[in-house]
Amino acid sequence: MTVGVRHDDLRRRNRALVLTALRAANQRSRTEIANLTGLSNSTISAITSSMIEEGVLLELKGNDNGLARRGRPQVALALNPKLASIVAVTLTLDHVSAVLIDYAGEAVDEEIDDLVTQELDGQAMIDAVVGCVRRVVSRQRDNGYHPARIALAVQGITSSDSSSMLWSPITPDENTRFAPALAAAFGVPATVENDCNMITVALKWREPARYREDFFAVMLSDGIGMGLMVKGELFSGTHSSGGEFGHMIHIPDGALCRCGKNGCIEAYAGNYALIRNAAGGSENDVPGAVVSQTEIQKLADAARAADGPERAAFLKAGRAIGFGLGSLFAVFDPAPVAIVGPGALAFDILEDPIRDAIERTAGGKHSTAISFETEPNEMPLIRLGCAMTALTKVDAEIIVPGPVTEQVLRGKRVA
Amino acid sequence: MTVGVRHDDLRRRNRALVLTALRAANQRSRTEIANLTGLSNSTISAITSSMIEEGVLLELKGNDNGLARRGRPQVALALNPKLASIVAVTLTLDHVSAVLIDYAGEAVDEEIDDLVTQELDGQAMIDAVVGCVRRVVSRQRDNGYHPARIALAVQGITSSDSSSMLWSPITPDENTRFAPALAAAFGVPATVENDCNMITVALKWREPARYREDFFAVMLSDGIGMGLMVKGELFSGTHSSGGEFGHMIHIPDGALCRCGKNGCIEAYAGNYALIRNAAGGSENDVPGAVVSQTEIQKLADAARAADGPERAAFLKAGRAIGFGLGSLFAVFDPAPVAIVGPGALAFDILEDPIRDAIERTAGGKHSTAISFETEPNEMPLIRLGCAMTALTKVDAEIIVPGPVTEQVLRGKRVA
DNA sequence: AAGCTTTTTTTCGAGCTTCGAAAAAAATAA
DNA sequence: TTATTTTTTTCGAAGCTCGAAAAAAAGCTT
Repeated sequence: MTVGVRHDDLRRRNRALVLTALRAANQRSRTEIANLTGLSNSTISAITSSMIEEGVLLELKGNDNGLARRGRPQVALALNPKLASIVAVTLTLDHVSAVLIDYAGEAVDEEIDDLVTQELDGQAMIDAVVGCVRRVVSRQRDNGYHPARIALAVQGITSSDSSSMLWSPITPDENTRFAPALAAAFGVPATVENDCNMITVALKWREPARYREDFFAVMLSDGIGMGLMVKGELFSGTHSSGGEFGHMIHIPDGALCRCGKNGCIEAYAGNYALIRNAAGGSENDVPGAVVSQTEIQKLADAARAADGPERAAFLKAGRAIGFGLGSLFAVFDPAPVAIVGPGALAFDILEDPIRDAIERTAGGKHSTAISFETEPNEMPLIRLGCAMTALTKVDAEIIVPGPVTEQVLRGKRVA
Repeated sequence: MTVGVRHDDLRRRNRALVLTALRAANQRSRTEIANLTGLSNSTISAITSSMIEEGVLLELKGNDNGLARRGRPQVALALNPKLASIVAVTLTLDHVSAVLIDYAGEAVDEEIDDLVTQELDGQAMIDAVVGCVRRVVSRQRDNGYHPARIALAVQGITSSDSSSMLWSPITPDENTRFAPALAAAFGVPATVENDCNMITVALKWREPARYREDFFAVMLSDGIGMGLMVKGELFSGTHSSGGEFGHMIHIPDGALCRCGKNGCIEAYAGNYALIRNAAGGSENDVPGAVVSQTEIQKLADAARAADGPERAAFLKAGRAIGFGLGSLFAVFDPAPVAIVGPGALAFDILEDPIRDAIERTAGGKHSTAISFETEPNEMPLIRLGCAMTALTKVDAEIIVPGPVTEQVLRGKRVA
């Protein structure tokens, strides 16, 4: 049963509101915050003054925003970038990158390493990630940055406790427990997140007008991923990262999928499926290795140029995605869809078959109203999502009233 | 942005906790409530004494529970059944029933009417429902019951604002706006709810141990319905009642469905599909009228007796349901499933093909751990769900501190 | 340049709420 | 009848938000 609301919870919640208001736009006056939160000016004054004293917020004085109005000018408040920092790590095929980000959300420094993910076992992969993080952290230690958290985004299925990468197409190893390793190496909490989920979180921060309460992000790449925002919250599975759209069944007992089952959407729309179908292979050919994006671009160009096997492959892919979305819409109701990742570059060939398929499903009522927006470059979104996920977790510790302890800022010591 | 927490919200929330604790089990002492909610004894004492004064709660004195223990005996508190009442209405094929239920959740009186739903237009159906409610309400008026709310459960798709039945298999009419009509006739708020959603709500109240945070209820009847409980909350669509599991696509461009599209799960597993397949008809034969349950029982008996077209029809149905659940599990992660409705009587024939199909999907990992429980009689569940939905809405108005007004008890006057 | 106007921010007292400790109440056990 | 045990109420302390009033900090006016 939900626990009772005590008296200090009240202050904590209202502190959280103030922080959220400033996360969404880092410069706001007390009056703006009062209007946004619905709290009184006196309350905001009390909360912000203690947060300034704690070093969480800064007053940005002499910040003439050009508009010279009558009356006492508003003083902009901002998150204190020096309060804390986090590291957002992204592990993709053959690359790992670690970005050090300050409390205000600005990137401070970045380290990018190359590696051959397909050939590394779990421990080697962990070592590579830890090394990458260590380099950027060491470089900035003398500048006063001591990360309070680490968030790692990976392509693949992650555990619901955010500790482990259960499976990923970029490596043969399974159940790689990145989070405990990172936590041990740096003495701060670490989480492993699914890349599509991070993209979904990022879209809401970046375009709150378009991506608000309910929307889906479909990632078209080697595999087909998805992130779902439902009623303003990231929808994640109860055991795993969930949202395995690519493994909904398109054709029962159909084409062989990378996951070992048959007929998954991915087995028609993933990169390997496009290659397989364009080459005229059997649907049961074992999926090939991860292919380069240029190869897919060549395929798309061929599909655009003439009505050959390449175009047929893209039609099959669009059809699989469309029927999948139609099924999804039956359960969730239609919502805006963001098409993210390299596959978005071929969306011109995919859109018609997708819309045609959706229209053949009951979930596709008002299908013309369903909007698609494409965003080929997924990396900045993954990073933003990772950063905001980690920063809001730092926020959650900071809203507890009282002086901000070293424990919070450098993360609770983790065994 | 979420609005700030004010001071009186605090009391309201804690009053809500007390009410919820009593709804789950109608007799609890102050000490039990304090332990359950995590609030202090003094707070519970303050809250309950004002609620007793307002007439919301009753002290059940002289309630020796047999156990004679040392110390001051606990005094059981209970919801005051006379405080308010609601009407739970259920509209199904050829029947409408209205149950008057007191504030403690006990049924007081019931009215059941026969009608021929297939031949009635929207207005006639509204009249029949209003008439049924009017009879039970009139009968109990002199006993002091003045319902504060009406909740109507219907088979079919309802609007997300709970005002209208958008589509139902029991009548050709569309978009029947029951809620405004009931509200106008009785001067109290009324809602229209989807039957599967009510079953899902009911399961959580009736078996909280088994059906807690995440589970699905699949209703096997003329059509295939579903209710989803996700993270402890009823999952409903953003536009409609959502959860249209029966209209997820099983076979793209496959068998003709009642909804006019092709290949829906329902077009293989609904009663009409069983009849169509057992009779050896074409998959594109126009779905027949709603069939009686005895006819389906005959089909099931034939399927059990010999390996003929009847058994093949059930295999196809199970296969469709299984692949559908597998797709659902890919997105939501596996969860317990309750099989509700008359189709549960044939679950012995369905279970094997369902499990076989799930195992062929990526969503079916750990498929042996997925539990199915059957419950052929859906009516009591629909009613319980309806009653609890309406009563918790009454609760929501009662938790506002202050004297309980006539407005709340007899419902806010609705235009 | 001094006073006036306008707008933002802080201060202050009132009114709630929850909590812990102590007291009161209501039973059984000795 | 008295002691013990358990539940419930009472009471004072502390914390929070709010509205009103005061203070602060600018531009506008004469």
